Amino acid sequence: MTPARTGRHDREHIVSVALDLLDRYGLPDLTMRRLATELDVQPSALYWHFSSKQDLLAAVAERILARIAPSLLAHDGDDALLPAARSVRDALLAYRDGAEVVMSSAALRPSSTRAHEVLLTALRSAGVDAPDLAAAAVLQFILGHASLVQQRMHGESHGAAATPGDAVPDDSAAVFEAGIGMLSRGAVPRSAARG
Amino acid sequence: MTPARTGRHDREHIVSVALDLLDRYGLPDLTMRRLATELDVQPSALYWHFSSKQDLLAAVAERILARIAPSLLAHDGDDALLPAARSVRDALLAYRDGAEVVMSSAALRPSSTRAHEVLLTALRSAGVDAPDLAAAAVLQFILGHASLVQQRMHGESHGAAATPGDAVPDDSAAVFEAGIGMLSRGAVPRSAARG
DNA sequence: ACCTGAACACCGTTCAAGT
DNA sequence: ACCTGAACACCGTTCAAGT
Repeated sequence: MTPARTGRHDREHIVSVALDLLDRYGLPDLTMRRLATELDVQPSALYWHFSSKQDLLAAVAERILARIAPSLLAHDGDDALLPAARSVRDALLAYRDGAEVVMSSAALRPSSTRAHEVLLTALRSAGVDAPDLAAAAVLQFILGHASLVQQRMHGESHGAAATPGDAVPDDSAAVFEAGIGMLSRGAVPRSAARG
Repeated sequence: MTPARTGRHDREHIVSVALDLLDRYGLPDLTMRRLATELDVQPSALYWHFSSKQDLLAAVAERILARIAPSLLAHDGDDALLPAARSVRDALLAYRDGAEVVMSSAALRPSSTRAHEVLLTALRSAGVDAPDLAAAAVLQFILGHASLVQQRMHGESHGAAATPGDAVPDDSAAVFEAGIGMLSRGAVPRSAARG
């Protein structure tokens, strides 16, 4: 099985190669032409499988979010949010420029649904009021956080260190914990919502 | 004054035209070549004023953030964060794709300093513990929020409405208020930090 | 059904040369 | 100091035509 060298490329396989290219070279270098070259195919061949680059990137985004731990329902109670939030963040950070890819196709919805759901479930089990609004807010924080973390990596790689020798201390993990902590504690409990 | 048709273009003027182009056509259509055409100049001329497109976009980002109300110190006390956060959000949303531009050059720091400062001041005056971490977290939420709001606009403009007739209800303002509310309430007061 | 070949209308950037 | 002209090495996308 797995025909090694035939010209067979379905969407799944193309997305895998795209994800590998993304992780190795970054989003700016994930071009349809490079992807085609990697697949030993003409660029135009990709347009039989995907209607556009946007379409391809949406599929890549979906795959990135597939890493989210499917069920964190084990955790029940007040601190259910933190592991769910970490799971989403880790998925975004697992591949280079992952957050940017997800964000750029997040408007088209279905991709980000997975992330929203796990956060929603956690917030519901914590018994917060208006969990839909809260989940959306938490997701926006995580996306903003992960995007900035990965953008900072760009600056460091080909970046001129402004003050050589003293790199900016990486407090990103602390900022993440602080943010999720604030959001978690600040969520209004259902009992306090109307009473 | 203001020599109308001479070839004089300083950085300030170029940034103004770039910002106008951004707002009218969006980030993907803000190209060095279009900008040069708008300035009645060859594309290569831009590289005398800016070392790269990244450099140009950093200057555009700085201008976008210059809209932030310079001093919101009037508000003192517990609810100082909300007006500061709104001011940052409004600056990001004032121009098309503003959040994405700021985010893409946020790693290079100085641009985002302005936003960080106004949030930091608000959090300090509210007497929260570890205001630096908290300000960073709030800024990341606002950037994620604004980016998604503007990304959603792309989808709507040239987007096929999945279920025609029932557009997604715009609850973005409610999500923003919910997020800032959670972050604000969840911030640990200085008195409670160690005692 | 799946891909090639060739074209169209673009990009960012560099660099010698002009004034 | 500030800009032109020309080139280099690329892009995403379309579409007739092949198999």
